[in-house]
Amino acid sequence: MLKKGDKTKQFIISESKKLFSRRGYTTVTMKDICEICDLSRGGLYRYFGSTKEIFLEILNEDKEDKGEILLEYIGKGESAMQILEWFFQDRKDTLMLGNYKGFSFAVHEFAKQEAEQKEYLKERLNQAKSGLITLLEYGQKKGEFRQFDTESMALSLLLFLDSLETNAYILDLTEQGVENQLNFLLSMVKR
Amino acid sequence: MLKKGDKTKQFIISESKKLFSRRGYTTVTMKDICEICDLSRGGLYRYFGSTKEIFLEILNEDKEDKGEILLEYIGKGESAMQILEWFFQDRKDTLMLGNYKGFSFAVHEFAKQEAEQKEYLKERLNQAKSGLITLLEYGQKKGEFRQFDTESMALSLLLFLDSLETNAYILDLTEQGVENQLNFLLSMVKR
Amino acid sequence: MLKKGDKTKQFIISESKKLFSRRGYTTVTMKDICEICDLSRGGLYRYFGSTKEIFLEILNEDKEDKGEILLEYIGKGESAMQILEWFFQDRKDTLMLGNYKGFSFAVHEFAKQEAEQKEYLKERLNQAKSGLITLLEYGQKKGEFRQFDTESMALSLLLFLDSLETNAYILDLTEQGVENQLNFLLSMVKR
Amino acid sequence: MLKKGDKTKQFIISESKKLFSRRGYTTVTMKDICEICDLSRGGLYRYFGSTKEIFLEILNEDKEDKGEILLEYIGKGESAMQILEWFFQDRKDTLMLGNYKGFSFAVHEFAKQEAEQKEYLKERLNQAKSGLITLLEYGQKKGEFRQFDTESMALSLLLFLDSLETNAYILDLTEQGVENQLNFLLSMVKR
DNA sequence: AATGAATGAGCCTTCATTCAT
DNA sequence: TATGAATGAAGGCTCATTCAT
Repeated sequence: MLKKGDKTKQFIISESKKLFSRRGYTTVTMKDICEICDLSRGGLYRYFGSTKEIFLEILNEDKEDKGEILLEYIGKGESAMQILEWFFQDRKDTLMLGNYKGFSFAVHEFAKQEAEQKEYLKERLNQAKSGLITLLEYGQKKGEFRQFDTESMALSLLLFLDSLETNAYILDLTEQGVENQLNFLLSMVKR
Repeated sequence: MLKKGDKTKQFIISESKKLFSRRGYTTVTMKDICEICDLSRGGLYRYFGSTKEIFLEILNEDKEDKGEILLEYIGKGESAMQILEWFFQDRKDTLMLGNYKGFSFAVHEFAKQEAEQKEYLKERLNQAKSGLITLLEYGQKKGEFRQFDTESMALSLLLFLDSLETNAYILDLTEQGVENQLNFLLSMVKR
Repeated sequence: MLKKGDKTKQFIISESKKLFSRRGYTTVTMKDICEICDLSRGGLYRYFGSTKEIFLEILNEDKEDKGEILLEYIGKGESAMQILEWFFQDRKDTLMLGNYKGFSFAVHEFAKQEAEQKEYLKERLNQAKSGLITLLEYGQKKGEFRQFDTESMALSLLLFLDSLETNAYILDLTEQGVENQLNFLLSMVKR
Repeated sequence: MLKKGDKTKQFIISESKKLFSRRGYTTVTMKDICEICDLSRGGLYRYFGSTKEIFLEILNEDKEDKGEILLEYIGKGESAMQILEWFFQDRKDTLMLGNYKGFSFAVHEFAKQEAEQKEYLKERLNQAKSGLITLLEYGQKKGEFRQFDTESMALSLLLFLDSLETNAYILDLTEQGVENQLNFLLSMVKR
């Protein structure tokens, strides 16, 4: 069972994530977080000493590996196209809709401010990349995907998804607009 | 001839652009700009009242239309592939190398903070998109490019380029790495 | 019981009122108030965001209606002359002596700077005027006062008192000097 | 003939007086004066080193003795009532109407800030007072005025006039309203 | 005479952070 | 655990003032 303190901590984390998503990393202050959590200064500082600490905690909780699920699907011999679609859909759902839309952008800001964290983020991206490469190779072997350099394609797709998340804000992309772009990407991959 | 004041103003603009490129938009303060320009508070405020004002001025000076040059090349009947390569190269040179590497990211931050500026940036992106569409159609007509939906491809390419700029920081992309990605993209387009 | 914070707030108000009385409204800075209250910047700003806010608070606390007391005395059938003397004495005591001497002048400065507050001050003066008119009519009915236009006389008396407060500073009026002037005024009213 | 410089100086003085009248003494800055005079910083500083200097200059030019004119009228044996009316009228015209309405208030502010100037202003008031006393005695001797203590009455009248000037702002006094008050005062004096 | 560029002092304001309760 | 009072550092902004031209 969660103790009182743990519950408060979880609450801080989830409210903060929403706020970072809405406002980005750099402009959020401890005071802002006090306010959205309806906590006093001292109350918040009992749990976290800075926005950076909170942000790191959010990243940590976020780590759960999408890669493994990919492998699982592949193991089951499912259609590569199906899996890729699912992969896209998942990112779309998690990051472009609802409360956490924009969080990905906050991560970029964070990486820019906190040089020490770059490696960590690079690692995350590399994990995503190798998962995706595995999938692309699988698709090529099954004859579902065209022939292309899987490493380059994997990076391209990831960068593109990232950009979509970042630019969704500026472009006022509708869900349909996003869908169109994703389908276009799929068509690039499909044989 | 530029008067003394105009020279100072230009100097502020160019130094600030470097700083924004290095640090992003939100964390740069007027004090920072005073320091890199070696100007007193009052000296700086004589020209600009806020970092926002400076940033807007930078965006303004940046407006020169790459689109027109594209059209010019097309008019001359040059190879579509050549032009596309030039277009990529140009963005790479301007934004990923040297002092202004990272400026594109600052623009995203800016757009997030200043809702009123979103439209302006959207417009910029749309201009770039329509230029690119023209080029892609031209290439398809000449048989140099594969058949694809030009609008989707144009947006994809732009988003991808944008992401490359943004992520170059995290990925420690070498010039070679960037080159590879660009070539991969070209290969997607080329028949 | 007053909480800690409330006590501080009251302290700020009373120290500020003294300062405004001594220095006028416009030249007092938040920094000055920090100093006389022996508070840090942040400590002061916790309670008030500007000298204007503090001044308004002072005016608010000041509102207590002298008019009602006047009516009460009249109800008791006391001598009109006595009441008028008391009225004069009270203004003299409150505003010309001690720590708050000069506050009335600050109020004029305030009204000049803050156009929106003019109505409020006008209202205050009008309340004082109607109270005084009631008293003057009462005195005339009782045959204690000479016949004159009560409205004009009321305004004249108030303006005169106001001026006394304002000019006390320049004139170095002694208490005796003030007394003389007040007695002279009373003699204008008395039959 | 006025030289160029003298003309500029006169211009600064008259524009500043208008500004002080509108805004009071303390909040007017050298910058404000530059602006209304359409002069550069250096241009203004050639003539005056501070707002205080300018204000003093204005007071100096203002000194011309109304007292002497009073005596002159008395010498001619004119009606005391007539002269008193003229005296009131003159103050009303100079100070309550047009561009210099409010200047009297600025003088009070000035006196409060600049302790050394208090004596000067006291002297001015005393001059006005003794002129008025002479007039009141003259009126009493001629049987036009009632018997009262001339010194007290003189001070009362001056304070009252002063207050009228200061409060005109708050009270939104119409010219008619002012007239009424002045007539009331005259009725206090007249036999 | 006059301009306007530049400096630096001084006040404003907001937070991160601490701490007694 | 949590509150909220208080501090002080940091950055914003405005002017008085100087000075080369």
